[in-house]
Amino acid sequence: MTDRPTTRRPPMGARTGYRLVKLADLLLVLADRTLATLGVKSKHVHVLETLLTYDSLSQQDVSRLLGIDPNVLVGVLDELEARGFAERRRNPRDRRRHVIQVTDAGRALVAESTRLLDEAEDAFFTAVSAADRQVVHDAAGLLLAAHRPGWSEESPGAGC
Amino acid sequence: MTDRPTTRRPPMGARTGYRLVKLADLLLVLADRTLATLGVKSKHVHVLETLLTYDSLSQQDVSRLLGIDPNVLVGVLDELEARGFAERRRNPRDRRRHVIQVTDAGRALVAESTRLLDEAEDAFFTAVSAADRQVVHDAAGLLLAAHRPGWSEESPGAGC
DNA sequence: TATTGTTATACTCTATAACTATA
DNA sequence: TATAGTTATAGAGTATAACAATA
Repeated sequence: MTDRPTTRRPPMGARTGYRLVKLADLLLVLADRTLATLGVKSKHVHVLETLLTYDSLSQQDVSRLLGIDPNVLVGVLDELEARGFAERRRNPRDRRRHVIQVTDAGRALVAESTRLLDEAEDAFFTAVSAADRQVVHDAAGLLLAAHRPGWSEESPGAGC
Repeated sequence: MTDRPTTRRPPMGARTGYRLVKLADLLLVLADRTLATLGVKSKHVHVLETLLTYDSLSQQDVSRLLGIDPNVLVGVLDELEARGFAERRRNPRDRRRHVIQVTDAGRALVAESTRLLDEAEDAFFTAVSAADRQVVHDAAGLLLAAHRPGWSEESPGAGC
C-alpha cells in the first residue's frame, strides 16, 4: 500500500534511515523557524530546558547531556547571557567550574517556546494518526536508548 | 510506560521532533561509517541510485529529486567521475545539458552499498518490533509526502 | 599532573551570486 | 533573454588542539 507500482521512486527512499534523515531536516528547520519569532534557535532552548531540569549543572554536564561539544556551549551561553536568559557564576566549591542560573526571562522563554513548539509539532504530524505518532515517539526513544549512551541517564551527578 | 518517574529527562526529550532529529544524527553517521569501507559517502550512493532509477537525467533533475543544490552536485559528480563510477556526456539535443551515465563499477557500488546499508539498518532497528518499524517507515513516508514537495513525484519529465 | 572553561584553528557544509556556453 | 552547468565566495557549523586558571 505504501509503494504503488505506478510511482517510481529512488531506492534509498525505501530505506527507513533515509526517510528519517530527510524528515529530521524538515523538523529542524520547522523548530528553528518557529522559534525565530522569539529570536533564538533550538539549541538555546535545549540548553535552558536542560538547566531547568537538573540543578546547578556545570558546562561540562550540559555538554554531555546534550551531546554537544563544550566549546560550542561557550558560544550558546554567551548569547544567552547577552540576551539576559542565563547567568554564569563561579562554583565556590570548585572555582574552575561555573554554575549556570536561568533567569526569570529565561524561564518565560522556555515556557513560550514549549507552547510554540508543541503547537508546530501537532500541526506537522496531522498526516499520521495519534496512535501511529505514539508508536513513532516510543520507537525513537527505544532506539536512542539503545544507541546513544546518556539518553536515559539517571542523573548527571552534578553535586560535585 | 515510556517515562518512569525515577528517570529525570530534559523536556525536549519528550518532543517527538527532538527525538527524530537526534535519531537522524545517529542514522547519518551509521550510513557514512558503513559506506566508508567502500570509500564513498551516502550522497554519492544517493546520486547513483537516482540516476539508475530514472533515465537520462540532467544534473538539474538530480538536484531537484534529491533536494540538494546544483552546485554541490557538481562536486559529487566530479568525485564519482574521478573514481570511475559515472560519466558526464553532453546531451546532443541540448548541448547545455549533461546526461550522466552510471558505469558498471557504479552499478556494482550501488549493489554492494545497498547490501551493507540494509544490513546496518536491520542491526540498528533490532530494538523495535518489525510491526512498529513498519509503522515508523510508513509514517515517515506520509510526513515527507505532506511536507516535502517532490518526495513522491510521478516522474521528473526527463525526456526533454 | 589533571580538569574547567575558553580561545584558536582548520575543515566541512551550505547558500548566494556571478560567470560560460548554449538556446 | 533565459537556462544548464560551473566557479567563487562568504557564512555557519563542527572538531581538534592549545591555553589560563584552578584543583
